Amino acid sequence: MSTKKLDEKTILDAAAEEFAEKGFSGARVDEIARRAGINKAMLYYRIGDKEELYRRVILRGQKGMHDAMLKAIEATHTAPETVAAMLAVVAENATENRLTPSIMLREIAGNGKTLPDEGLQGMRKLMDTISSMVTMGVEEGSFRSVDPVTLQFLVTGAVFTLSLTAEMRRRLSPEKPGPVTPSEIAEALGDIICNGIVRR
Amino acid sequence: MSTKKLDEKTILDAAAEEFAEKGFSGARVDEIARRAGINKAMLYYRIGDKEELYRRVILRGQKGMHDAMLKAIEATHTAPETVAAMLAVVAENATENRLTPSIMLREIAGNGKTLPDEGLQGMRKLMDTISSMVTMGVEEGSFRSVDPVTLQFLVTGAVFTLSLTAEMRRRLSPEKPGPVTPSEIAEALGDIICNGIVRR
DNA sequence: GTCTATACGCGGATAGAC
DNA sequence: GTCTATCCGCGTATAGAC
Repeated sequence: MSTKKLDEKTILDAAAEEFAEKGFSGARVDEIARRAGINKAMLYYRIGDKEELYRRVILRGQKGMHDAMLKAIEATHTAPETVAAMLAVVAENATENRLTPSIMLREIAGNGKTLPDEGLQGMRKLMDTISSMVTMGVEEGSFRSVDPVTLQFLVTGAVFTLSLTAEMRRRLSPEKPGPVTPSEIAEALGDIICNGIVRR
Repeated sequence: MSTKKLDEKTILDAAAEEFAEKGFSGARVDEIARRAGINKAMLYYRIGDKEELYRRVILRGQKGMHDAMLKAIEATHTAPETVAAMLAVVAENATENRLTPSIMLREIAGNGKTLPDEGLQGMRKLMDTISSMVTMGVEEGSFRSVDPVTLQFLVTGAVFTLSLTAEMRRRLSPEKPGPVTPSEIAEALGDIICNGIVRR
């Protein structure tokens, strides 16, 4: 077994950090090389240009999140359980690897203009998985007949923004930062999404 | 009355579009000048450099959204009415002027690193207004005692992502795009946020 | 006040030595 | 395979004519 794999992971990790922090056009190839501890020429030799770097990083991140979601969902039986599991795994994933939510928010902000085709597919796959869960819940009778698309954006929009702002919120208002850890985020959201805010 | 105001508005409108589409580092000053129908030197003469352009655009956008929110809230009496009004006005505003939600999502993605101080203040003000509405609802007894921060991200995360993806969704799946117009978005979200998804 | 022409640095990409 | 040195275009910013 060669060391190639390990090096590639190091490079992609460095690139992921830089892209997550600065976005595609803001990210600097020099800086990615520096973070990875190699020189720029080597980076081009191993992976390719900036676009290819971005593409690889996105695909890896999306696959990671999707796989984690599928695995978590497999272990559940009822739709509410599935919702909880999905919230938990997405929050977990978004917290430990900022890249995928960061990319998705940026691409949403920019109308998907800079997203490579495969990245768009990946986004659809994530969203379809969420949609299908809603549909299942409606069919099994545990959910009201809500619009899957609305719910899917409610879930991703909230989880992503809460996860990504956790540090910022802790810094800006230490007294009442709101949910910070993945489990706090998942629990707080799960409650509101399932039961709503209106007292009954 | 001079024509200065009109020209400045034209420039800021052009800049807002460009920043919304490409983000700060992706935006091109040349392109902003082209869109505004003036040459670059004139743009620097009238407004200033790229950062100043960005700052002005952000402040104007945040003020517009905040003013609209306050105005809509004034006309309401109960907390649920206020939630509905706020969803409506934010969705309306986010649809006709992509910049503010776009900026906020990008800054969330990048941990607020490129946001000028006044822009951060503006974000807090928007969020505080939402928070106070929740607190009011809890105190008046119409809402369950939910966490204001969670709700505030649930609202903004969902409204922003739904508004910004409206066109994308219509393009990608014309059969079931989900809520597209501001009123569709506000209504769909209002229902889920108030009542939850669990059948009872 | 308005515009053309240009300076200048930054950053992506690669040639070529080893 | 690895690294240094360098190219070159692009984009911000401004000098200077009118």
